[in-house]
Amino acid sequence: MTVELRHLRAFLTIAREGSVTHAAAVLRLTQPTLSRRLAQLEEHLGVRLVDRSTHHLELTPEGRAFEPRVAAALTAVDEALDPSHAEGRPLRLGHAWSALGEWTTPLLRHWHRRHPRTPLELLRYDERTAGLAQGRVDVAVVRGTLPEEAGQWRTRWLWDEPRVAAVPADGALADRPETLTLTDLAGETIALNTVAGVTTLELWPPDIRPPAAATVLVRNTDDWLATIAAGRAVGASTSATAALHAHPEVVYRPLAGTEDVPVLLVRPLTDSHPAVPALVALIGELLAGPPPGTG
Amino acid sequence: MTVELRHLRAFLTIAREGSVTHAAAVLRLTQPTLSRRLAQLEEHLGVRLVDRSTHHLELTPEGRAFEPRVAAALTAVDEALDPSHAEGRPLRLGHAWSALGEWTTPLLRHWHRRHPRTPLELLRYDERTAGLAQGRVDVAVVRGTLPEEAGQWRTRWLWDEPRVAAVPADGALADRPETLTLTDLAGETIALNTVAGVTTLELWPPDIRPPAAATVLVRNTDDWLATIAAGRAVGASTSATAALHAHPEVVYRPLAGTEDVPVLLVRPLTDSHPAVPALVALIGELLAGPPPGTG
DNA sequence: GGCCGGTTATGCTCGGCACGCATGACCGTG
DNA sequence: CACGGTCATGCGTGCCGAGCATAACCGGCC
Repeated sequence: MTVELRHLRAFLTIAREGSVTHAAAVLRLTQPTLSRRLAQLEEHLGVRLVDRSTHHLELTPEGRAFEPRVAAALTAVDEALDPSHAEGRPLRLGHAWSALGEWTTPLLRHWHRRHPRTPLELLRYDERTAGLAQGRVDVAVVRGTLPEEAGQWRTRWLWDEPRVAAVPADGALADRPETLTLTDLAGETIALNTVAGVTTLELWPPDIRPPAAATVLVRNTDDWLATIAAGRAVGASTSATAALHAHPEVVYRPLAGTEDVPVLLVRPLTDSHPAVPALVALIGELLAGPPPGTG
Repeated sequence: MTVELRHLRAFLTIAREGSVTHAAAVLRLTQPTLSRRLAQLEEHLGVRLVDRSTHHLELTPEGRAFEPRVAAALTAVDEALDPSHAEGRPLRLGHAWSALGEWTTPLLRHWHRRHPRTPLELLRYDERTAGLAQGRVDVAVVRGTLPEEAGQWRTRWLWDEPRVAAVPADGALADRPETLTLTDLAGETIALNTVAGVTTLELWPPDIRPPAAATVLVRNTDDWLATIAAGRAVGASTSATAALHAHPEVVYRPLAGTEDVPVLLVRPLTDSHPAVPALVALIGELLAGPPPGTG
C-alpha cells in the first residue's frame, strides 16, 4: 500500500468534521469507504491517528501532531495544481540569513515599483541552498561556495564580504584591540552554524584548529547569536551579519588573516519563474549604481 | 480522473531524469505505465507539461513553471509522512508583519536558551491568519480582531498598539505638526494592505471617509512602504511598523482620534505542537517583565 | 432496563482501472 | 539503411477501491 492524496484528504476531512460519516458526505463518498481509507493510512504509518468508537471521535496525540502537517502538505499540493496561480504568482527569493544585506530594501523598493503584478517574496530557509534544492524558491542568495552538484545550478557572483568575529560583549576578547585573529579565537568554544555552512573548522589552519569537542552546533542565525550573547561561545561570520544583526550583547570585530566570502546568486539551470531574469538584471543594475543609503 | 501523488511523483521524476524510461527505472515501474501517468496528469491540467518525442525530451514553459511547485508540494507531503519529524520538529510562529515587535529578539533568545531541542521558526505569511488557517504555522501573532470563525481559534490578548500615520518624507503632510488626524489623511490617496486587514476605510467616519477610488491596494508591508515612499499614497498602521520598518523616505506620526489596535496570539483549539503552551507561557513571562532593550 | 437513533466496522460483490507485456512508431547515429 | 534507443498504444489480467447490506456498538431517553 502506498499513501495517496485520497488518504491524506480523508484524514484531514475526518479530523475537521469530527465524524467519519460527515466527512464522507463532504467528500461525496460512503462511510465504509472513508473508514477504510483512514485505516489504511494508520496501518501504513503504524500509529492510530483517530480514537474512534460509535459515539466518540477524537484525534490521538499522534493524530493531533499529524493534522497540521497534512494540512500544510495538502495546501501546497492544491496550490501547485491551481491553474490560477500560474500567472502572477510571486517570485520567491530564498536566503539563509541576511539576504542581500543592505541591498535588500532597495531591491524590494525597485522591484515593486517595476513589477507591480509580480510580488517578490523573501523567504528564509535554514538550509545550505536556502530552499532551492527543495523547490521552495526560484532564486537564492548563498554565502560561500556551493558544495559539489555545482553543475545543476547557475551561479552569479555578486560581491565579497570580509569576515568578522563575533564575541560576547562582556567577555575578555571584547576588550582586545580592534582586529582579532584566528589565533585569538582558537582557544575559545566556537559556535558553528551547520546549515549556513559558511564557517567550518576548516577556516583555521591545522596547527591551531580548535578540536571538534570545543564547538557548539546551531541551526540558524538567531540561535547562533543567542549562543554568543549568552557567553557560551564565539563565532565567525561576515560583515553582513554585523550590519544586520546588531545585538547589544555581541561585539563584532574584523577578523584578520582570512579570505573574503563570496555572495552568490544561485538559480536552477532552467528558470522556474519567468521573472527570474528580470530580478537578476535588477540586482545587477543596483550593484552597478551608488551604494544603498545614499538616496 | 483525480490527481494522486503518483502522478506528481511521475512528473517530477521524469522532469529530473530527463527521460521517461530512466524515471521508470528509478520508480521501479515500466515505461508505459509512467507514460500514461504523465498523460493523465496533462489531461487533467489541460496543458502539455513535457515536450517529448523519441529522441528528445524537455519541459514546456508550463512544465517548467509547474516543476518547482510540485517539488515543494511533494517535499511538504514527504515531511508530513516522515515519522522522524514527529519529535523535535520546529515550532512555527506565524506573523503577517512586525511579529512581536521589539519583543521578537528577546523571545528568540530566551526560547533557544530554554528549549535548545525545539527550534522556533518565525514565518511570515501575507494572509489574515498568518498561515494558521492553512496549517502552515502552530501559533500566529495577529493584529486587530479576527473576522467571524472566531470559534475555531483560541486567542490571547498581548497588548495594544497605538495607530500611526505614514506619510512620504517629501510631502506636505510631513511638515505638519507632530500629530495627524484622520481628516488630514482623508484628502490623500490611501495605501491599504489587503491581507493584513488592520486598516480599512471603515477607520474613517462616514462623513469624511475617502472614496474607494482614492485607494491603492497592496499585499504586504514591503509594498505598502514602497508605495508611500514613492509619494503615491499615505497609510495608517500601528506603532510596531514605525519601530521596525523605519524608512528614510517615510515619516511616521501619531494618529489622533483612533482606537488602539490589539495584538493577539492565536492558536487552534487543539494545539498542533506540544511546545505551544511553553511558548505562550514564555511570551506571558516576557511581557510581565521589564521592557526590551533594558537588559 | 430495554428500545432507539446514530455511529463505526466488516463481508461481500462488482466494476473499473492501473499495471505489465508485447508491439508499433519514430528518430538520430553510424 | 540497419540499428539501438526512445516514447506511444493495444490488450489482457488481476487487484483494489467502491458501494451495499449488515453487524456491532454505545449513549440517551422513555
